[in-house]
Amino acid sequence: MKIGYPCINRTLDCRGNRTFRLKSYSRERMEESIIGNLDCLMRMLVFNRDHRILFFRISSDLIPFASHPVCDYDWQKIHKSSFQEIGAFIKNSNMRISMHPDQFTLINSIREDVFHRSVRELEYHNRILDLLGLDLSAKIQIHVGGVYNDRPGSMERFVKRFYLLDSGIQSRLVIENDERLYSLNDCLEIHRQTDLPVLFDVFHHRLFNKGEGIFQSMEQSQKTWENRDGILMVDYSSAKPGARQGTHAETIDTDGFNEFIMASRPIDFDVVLEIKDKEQSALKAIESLKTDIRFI
DNA sequence: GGCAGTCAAGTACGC
DNA sequence: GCGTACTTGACTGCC
Repeated sequence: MKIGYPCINRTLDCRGNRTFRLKSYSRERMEESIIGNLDCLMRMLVFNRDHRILFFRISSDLIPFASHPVCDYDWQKIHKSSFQEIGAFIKNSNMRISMHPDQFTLINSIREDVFHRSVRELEYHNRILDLLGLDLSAKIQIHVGGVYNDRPGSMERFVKRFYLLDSGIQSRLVIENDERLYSLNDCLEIHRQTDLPVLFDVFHHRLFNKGEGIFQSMEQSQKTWENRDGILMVDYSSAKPGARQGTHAETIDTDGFNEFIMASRPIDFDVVLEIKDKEQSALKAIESLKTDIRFI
C-alpha cells in the first residue's frame, strides 16, 4: 500500500503546474514554465520520498498547451534528459505514478472533434509517462464521459472509441467511477468489454451507488487489475462538513479514513488522497497506517 | 501590492 | 436555444 496526493505540494515554495494564458503564448514562456515545472516536480518527489509518500499524481499542466495546436515547442526532445533523470528517481524510489486528464477529455463524446482533441490529450499524457520510462503500472485515469440522453449507446460508444486508441494509450488507461453519471457498476460493465482496470473512487461511490458496500466494491475493482497494471488504485476523500454535496474536505477526517482502512482489509491497494491540504493529509494518513501490515 | 474578472478544452440542466 | 454550475487555482489586467 502506497499513500499519495495530487499534483501540488503546499509545503514547498514551488508549483509544478504553472501555466499561462493562451494570449501570452511564446516559446520563451513555454521554456520558462516547463523548466520551472520539471524542477518543482523533482523537488516534490524528493520531499515525498523523504516522507514515505510513494504515490503521486503528476499534474496535467506539467507541459502547458502540450496538446493544443498553438504548441510549436519540441518539449519532448528539449527536456528529454530531465524526464530521464526524474524517471530514474521515481524508479529507484519505488514510487507509483498516475495522471488524471481533466473533464474535457471525453472519448465517448458525440462530437468527433471533441473525441479527436481527447485523443491528442491522451497522447500527451502517455508521452510523459513513456519519457519517464515508467512501466504499465503508471496509469492515466479518466471518467466514462457524457450520457447524451442515451446511456447504453454512450457506453457502447466508449467501448468502440477505446478500440480506436493507440495500443500504448490503451494499456495505460483506467476508468474511474464518478458521482453523477457512471457508477462503479457501469465501469465494471465497461471493463467486461474492454479489460480496462477500474479505479475505485470511494467518495464518488458514497455519493452514487445502489447499495453496494465498500468492501464488496473494492473486491470487484481489484479483480479488474492484471499483474502488469500493478495493484488496485483508489481515490479517497471525504465531504467538507456543512458544504454543498460533493465538495472535498479541507483536511483528512482521520476517524473516517481509519474506518475505511479497517473496512478494506485485507485488500491491498495504492491510494491518492484528494484533499485540499494535499501532503499534510498524506502525512496524517501515513501516521495512522504505521501499524497496518499492508503499509509496513 | 491587492483585487476582481477570467481562463483551451465539455456536459447537464433549468428556464 | 441560452446561461450557469460544476470546481479550483492562479494568471492577468487594472487600480
